[in-house]
Amino acid sequence: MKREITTGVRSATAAGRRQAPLAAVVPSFPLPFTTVDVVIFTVLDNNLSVLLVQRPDNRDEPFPKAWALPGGYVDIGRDEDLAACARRKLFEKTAVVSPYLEQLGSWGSANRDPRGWSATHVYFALIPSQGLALAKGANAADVGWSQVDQVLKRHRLAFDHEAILRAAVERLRSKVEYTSLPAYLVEEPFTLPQLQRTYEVVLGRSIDKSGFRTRMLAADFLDEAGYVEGESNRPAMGYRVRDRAVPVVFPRTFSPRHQE
Amino acid sequence: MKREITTGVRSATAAGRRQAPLAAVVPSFPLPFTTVDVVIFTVLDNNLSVLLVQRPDNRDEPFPKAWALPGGYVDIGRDEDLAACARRKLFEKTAVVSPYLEQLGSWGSANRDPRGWSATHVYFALIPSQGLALAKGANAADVGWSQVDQVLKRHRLAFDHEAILRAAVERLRSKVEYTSLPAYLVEEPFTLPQLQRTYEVVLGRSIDKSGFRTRMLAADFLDEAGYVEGESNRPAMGYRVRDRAVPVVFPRTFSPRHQE
DNA sequence: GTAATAGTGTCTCTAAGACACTATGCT
DNA sequence: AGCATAGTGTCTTAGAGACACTATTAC
Repeated sequence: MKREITTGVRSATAAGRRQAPLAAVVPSFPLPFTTVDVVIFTVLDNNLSVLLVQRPDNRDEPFPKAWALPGGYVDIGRDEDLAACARRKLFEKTAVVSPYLEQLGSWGSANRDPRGWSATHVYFALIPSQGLALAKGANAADVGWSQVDQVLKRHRLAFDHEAILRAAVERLRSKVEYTSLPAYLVEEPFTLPQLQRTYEVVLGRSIDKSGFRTRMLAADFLDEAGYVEGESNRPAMGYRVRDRAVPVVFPRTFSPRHQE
Repeated sequence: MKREITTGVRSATAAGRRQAPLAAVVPSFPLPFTTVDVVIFTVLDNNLSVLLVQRPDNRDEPFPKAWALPGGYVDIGRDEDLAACARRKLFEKTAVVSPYLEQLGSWGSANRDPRGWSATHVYFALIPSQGLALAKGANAADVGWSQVDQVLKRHRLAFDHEAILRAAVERLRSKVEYTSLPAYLVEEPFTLPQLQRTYEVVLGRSIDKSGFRTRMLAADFLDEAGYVEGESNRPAMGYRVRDRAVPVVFPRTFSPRHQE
């Protein structure tokens, strides 16, 4: 988490395409801090879980020992853009390379960080839990998965990270109602019952089996990948998503009867 | 657009609630620039339109004379948070106080601004066109409404504002399929035919009258406000939205048959 | 009366919800 | 055989789409 001091001048490469390039500008007014935070979700033991890191036990740092979302300052020397910065922070914690990554929004205000006016750009990532080994970086003890429900009930997260986590969960749940996002939370090949359990874990309620299967198969985004044994007595068909780049959008939400 | 030089120290007020307040920090590494841009939509003469400002004709400024979205640097002395900054910029251009304002996302990279690494937080606003007088500030000639379709076809906007505008239009169109957002684009009281025309203008296609009326009235978010005459031969019932704070979400999109 | 727009009624279709049913493999 | 889980079929319902119909005003 410690940020190295970079001494380079602002780079203005490849800019100003239709005019003479302008020199990088040294600002004459104070700038906000710019950070990127990542809300990394997975499903662990049938619980929606989020990756948290513990802040250093150092009185000079804000929120010492408190748990926080992984993130940190944008490094204008290393990060080409915001998404690259988010991918870097994700990889540093999980060694996962190409997950589902979506921009959630930004939070910026005078007092969210005691060190001064700061704005954070927040991304959320979905990764399957199997085969996941947290990066054994400097401080593995400071990183861990927590159940989202527990975190929102008990812990007090650093900064405004509780509000950010709530927004991320809300966005995830609402999109899960009409997209195939949970397919990014299970290892391939997965069976339809496994996928359905993932939906149910994220949504926190059960879904009718018949309707679920009809919807998934009618959307025509899954390829059969042979029977998978061992999950239960009867083997089930395994599936892979045809195009992992784009999640599928269904024409309706689940359970429109209960929602306004 | 000229930014005054502010000399104040970073404020750390009301921060560090559960610990001794930390002093504001002077950064030891270069920071990106932080800006806020606003995509302001209205419907003008049955065309979805966006407010653009012309950049100064000054060789020292990037993209001189090019059209751009209204926006600028966050002023950490004046702007309490990002949304307040967006509201300020909206008011400076349109004198509109409390429109529909939603965060669209953020764009940040090393080369989107030739002056250096910058990140912009983008909001989009919906305002009714009637009774709208552009703020007669310093430079009224530099501000104006443009049809979105024309802008995306002909103009070359400054910075990455064309990509931002495309994202804003995409977000608006997709939300209009299943929300009451167009109600923010017409002056109250409005008739259902007026509202339907607004939907059709934003979506760029016609909608069946019967289904439209059924959906709007079944959602139970409109209050009758007496008959409105003069719009056509036959007077039509005028409506006001019951709660302007929250748009209505419909259970399905329009025309699910044609979309994937 | 006609023209123009406001507003309604009817029929069909899609896809979800509920739930009973069959199928397959383990012990 | 009995159990657990995989997978199917059938009936109902909500709400959209298409489109024909009636209603009210100006001229």
